Amino acid sequence: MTSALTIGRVAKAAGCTVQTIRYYEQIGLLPRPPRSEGNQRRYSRADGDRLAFIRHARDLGFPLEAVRDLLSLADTPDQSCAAADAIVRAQLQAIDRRLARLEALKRELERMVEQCRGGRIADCRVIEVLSDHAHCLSDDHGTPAAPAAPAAPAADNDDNA
Amino acid sequence: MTSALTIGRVAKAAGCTVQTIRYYEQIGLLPRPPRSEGNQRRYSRADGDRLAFIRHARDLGFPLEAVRDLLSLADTPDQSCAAADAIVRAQLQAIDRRLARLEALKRELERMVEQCRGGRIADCRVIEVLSDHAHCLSDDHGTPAAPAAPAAPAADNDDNA
DNA sequence: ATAGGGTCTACAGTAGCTATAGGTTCAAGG
DNA sequence: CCTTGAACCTATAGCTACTGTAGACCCTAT
Repeated sequence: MTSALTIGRVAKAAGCTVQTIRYYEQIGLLPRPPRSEGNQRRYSRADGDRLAFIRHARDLGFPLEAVRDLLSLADTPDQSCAAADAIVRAQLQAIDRRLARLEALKRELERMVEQCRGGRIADCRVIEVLSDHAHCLSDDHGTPAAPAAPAAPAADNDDNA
Repeated sequence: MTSALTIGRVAKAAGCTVQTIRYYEQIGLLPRPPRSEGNQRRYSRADGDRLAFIRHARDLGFPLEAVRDLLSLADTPDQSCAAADAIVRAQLQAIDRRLARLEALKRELERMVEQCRGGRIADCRVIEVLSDHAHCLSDDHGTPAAPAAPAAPAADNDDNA
């Protein structure tokens, strides 16, 4: 008697689109549900819960691969939860790194707007600072490889978009 | 007598890869440079400066479209710099939004790891919290559309990866 | 002349969806 | 029973900003 939900209903309940659900099915995060006679997906309550779990983890910033791991942990309730704990700690560290970087960017940008007091582009500090990294307070935002500097691996700075 | 630089040299100077430079050329951020007899790109000092400008703006988190605008402003030095100022302020606001969201996520995740005191998955708060959004402190991280809630456009929450 | 490293084009892939085209199904109303 | 319109289906392309690959070619030094 598990009530059969349409994809639109579970999507609305989870706060995502139907395309997203089909996408999750495609990459194996959600199981392929049974279909109606006319080939439409019919979801159980448990499927909806699984989707809610995924969306919640995504909303907390977990990448899909981490969500996948968390799901498989949630599926084996007798195991130690150390692995789950580790995933959350890793996510926390990732967020800390991004926070630190964003804060550095913010300081730099604030300095830029403070220094700009209108006028022509030619006198504009904004453009000038962008033109020459030496104007910057810090190198916390990716430094253009200094001349004669040892090769740096240019680690994890993907805070854009 | 503008010395002609290879793509590898300007890449190293700007702290990016040669592919990135070719990509910028392809999308029109960098002009097509002259070629050697053997069809290899040869860059001027000015090209290198333009690339450095782009990289610096990117390092400060500006999206490529904003970089494009900033470049065209830098190319017209007699105009007012109000437009440049506006771009920077917009970027600052975007960063503030992302900071606020990341901080909310961080609080939530910290609470999760604090509550987890080992043991089995079945008792694990981490999994439990993920399973049920009601455990959360706040709704600052995207709330799964509450049942019978008015349609929310689900604005700008792209802080992942 | 040859060896090696750098460079060329073109294309596929990354994350995590979103959007579109062109068709089918479902449930309600007449 | 038939029609209408919303919801659904598959398949594919697009988004950001690159990165990685294959297979060929160039450039410089010895």
